[in-house]
Amino acid sequence: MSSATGLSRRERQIMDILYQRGKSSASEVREAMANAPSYSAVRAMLRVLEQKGHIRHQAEGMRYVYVPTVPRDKAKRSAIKHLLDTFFNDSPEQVVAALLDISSTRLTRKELERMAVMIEKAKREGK
Amino acid sequence: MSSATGLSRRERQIMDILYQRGKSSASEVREAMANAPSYSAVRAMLRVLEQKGHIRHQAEGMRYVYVPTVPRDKAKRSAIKHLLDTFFNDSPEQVVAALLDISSTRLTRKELERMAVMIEKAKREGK
DNA sequence: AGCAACATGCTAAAAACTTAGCACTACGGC
DNA sequence: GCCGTAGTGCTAAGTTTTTAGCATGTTGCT
Repeated sequence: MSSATGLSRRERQIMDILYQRGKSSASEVREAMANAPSYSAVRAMLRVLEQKGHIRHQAEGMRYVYVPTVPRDKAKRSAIKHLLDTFFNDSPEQVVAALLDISSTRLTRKELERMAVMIEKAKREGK
Repeated sequence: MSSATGLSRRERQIMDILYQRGKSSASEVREAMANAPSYSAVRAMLRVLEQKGHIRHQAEGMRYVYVPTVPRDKAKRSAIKHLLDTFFNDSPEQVVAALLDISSTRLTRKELERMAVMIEKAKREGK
């Protein structure tokens, strides 16, 4: 069976924010949301997410901060896999192409250099 | 304002399938779905998606085939951007790293070669 | 002590999503 | 011509999501 996140619209929105920021309090989450609903609403959703097992909270000072239960690194992989499957015919190569295309202006020579090095390394190892 | 897909769970599932397959009839969509609901349910969702403007249909023989209104290529970009933002601190470099890591076993020498070439090209052009 | 600011827990209603079912039309084989 | 299969349109109900509101607790000031 696949990942099939099974999250609702808002839930996913919140999960994305948590993954992006690492951890956040309810109000931080709310601030980061586009079209943010009420503070209560956000908290309610955090509660549900926690109950479903997607996040957990820890007390930090007086307030709670929430963090995803499945670690960023693992989620990252799933996300990439899903992207590969949905838009790129499972071709990593095409992803790189899109990546270069999209961010060509922002990429510095150094960054490109580092990518090249990674690929070289993969070549040697995969030999 | 961002992309903010605004789709529900099922709706996104369907959109993903449509992007992956290019175009599909209602029953094809249904077959491709994990935990597929009834055929009626799928059609209803397609109707809603169409009404919201995310897809449109065209008659093909006797039946309808559905296709996303925003072209795969554009959706692709949004998806990558979102991925970059959510999991990779907007660092294309890190995406490449993850990509190599994830699919190292499946990547042939040739594919790696082609990636290297693309990066070389970007270097020359971005000079 | 009393107040303001900010946090949580909970409940209940509104909105949205998801689903099944029925009525109907078109095609193909018997 | 009649029936089974494969489509479509629509509606209504069931479930989940999403939301706001209120009660309550804690910290820090004055």
